[in-house]
Amino acid sequence: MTTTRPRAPRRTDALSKERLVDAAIEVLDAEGEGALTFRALATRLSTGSGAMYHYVANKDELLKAATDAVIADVVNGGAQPRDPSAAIRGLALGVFDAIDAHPWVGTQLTREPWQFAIIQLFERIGVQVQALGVPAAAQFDSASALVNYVLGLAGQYAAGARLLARETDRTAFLGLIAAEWEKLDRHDFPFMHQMADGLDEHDDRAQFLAGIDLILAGIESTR
Amino acid sequence: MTTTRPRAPRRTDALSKERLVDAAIEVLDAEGEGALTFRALATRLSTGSGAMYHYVANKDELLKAATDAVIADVVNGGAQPRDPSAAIRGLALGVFDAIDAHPWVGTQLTREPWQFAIIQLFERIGVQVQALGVPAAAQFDSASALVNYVLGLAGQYAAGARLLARETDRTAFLGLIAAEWEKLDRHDFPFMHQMADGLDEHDDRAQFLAGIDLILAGIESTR
DNA sequence: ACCTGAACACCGTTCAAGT
DNA sequence: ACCTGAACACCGTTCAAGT
Repeated sequence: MTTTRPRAPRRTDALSKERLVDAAIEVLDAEGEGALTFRALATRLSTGSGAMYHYVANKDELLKAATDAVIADVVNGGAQPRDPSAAIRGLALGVFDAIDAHPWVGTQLTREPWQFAIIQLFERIGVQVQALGVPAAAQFDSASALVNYVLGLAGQYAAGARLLARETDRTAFLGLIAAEWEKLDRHDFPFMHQMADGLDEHDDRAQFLAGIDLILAGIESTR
Repeated sequence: MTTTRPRAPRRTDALSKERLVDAAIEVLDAEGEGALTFRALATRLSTGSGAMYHYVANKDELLKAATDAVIADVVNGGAQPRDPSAAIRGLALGVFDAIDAHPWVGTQLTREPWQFAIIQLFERIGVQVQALGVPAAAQFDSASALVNYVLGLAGQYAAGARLLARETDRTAFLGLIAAEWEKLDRHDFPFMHQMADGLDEHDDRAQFLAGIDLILAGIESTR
């Protein structure tokens, strides 16, 4: 026997792709990637789960749009320093901080090559590489090295952020990591053992920037 | 009414974690990440879908074990050149080629920070960074820069490989990418427009190596 | 045109029942 | 102890039926 429930009353404010993306970002930030389902979004927006398909083709498109929005803010917002090296550092840190605030962005950036978010970042970094005076033949490789380093570290950082409970602090997390490295066989993993010692005063953001500076130094040295 | 089917006869050869991992790698390589389900694996191994849980806690553990196995081959196999720079290039290319052969590894490496596969790679690169004569205080940052660059580009490359049909060649794919860059607004994306021109003779592997050399040059310059 | 929500075709995971 | 496979609690996506 099927009990017929009365239909929910229809909302008055219209849906739109932008409203969907905003709601998706809120869910992703507040409850993580696992919590973003079309059913959850439908409840939040007081609509049916099928309604979203009028505005996005599927979940992937929704996630891509959300990622584009976050990266567009990074790339367009904030001061653009005159010095190209400073501008590159600023862009890189902008992405790092965005992923710190929205760890799911780190996941998305590695899901599809040459998605719009990455093109936006590549463009801005490329222009600064040109301003640095890098010869034309080396510009693509230089920009690629910077972008891919950013994506790599941002991805790892995001993966860490996803593991952490919202309020667990990073210091405790580093302690756990160091303890694991100590447990590795000393003979097979001498380097990790040595690095475990200093890990308590490790700063992800500073290390991220150190890598950028290393690549910038490499770019300068071959100029 | 429920029709009772006779039970399937029991297999004679025992299951094991290793057999599960081997079968998982075969499915992932041949049919992609979407095809790896416990049901598919059960059929392939002529067992019930619940049997696997005697050997792995869940799907995540299975994927991690598969990734560890592939990276262990890279890190332990192959000649280890005496020259540290050459050894680092060799390790990096090993990861690149492994991801070319097993694109799903690229996905897995970005899913959890400090997973064993990454520790294995970090250790080998770290030892070579020490052999390079990098001062102790800079060793962690230098190895981190190299590893994260590898993960970043490998991740992008893997994402591309996943998009491509098995037999579609990369040249055609690059043509599609170039066409998309041409369509971008010339005023907003001057760099991408310029890069689109040379994209037809682009070599992912060569660009990957160019980035490694850039970071190595940066490391040398600050020594 | 836009929305609703049941229905469909999947998943990962659990667990009672078999051997 | 190990295995089997139905059952459970989910998903993304579709689509007939409503307004």
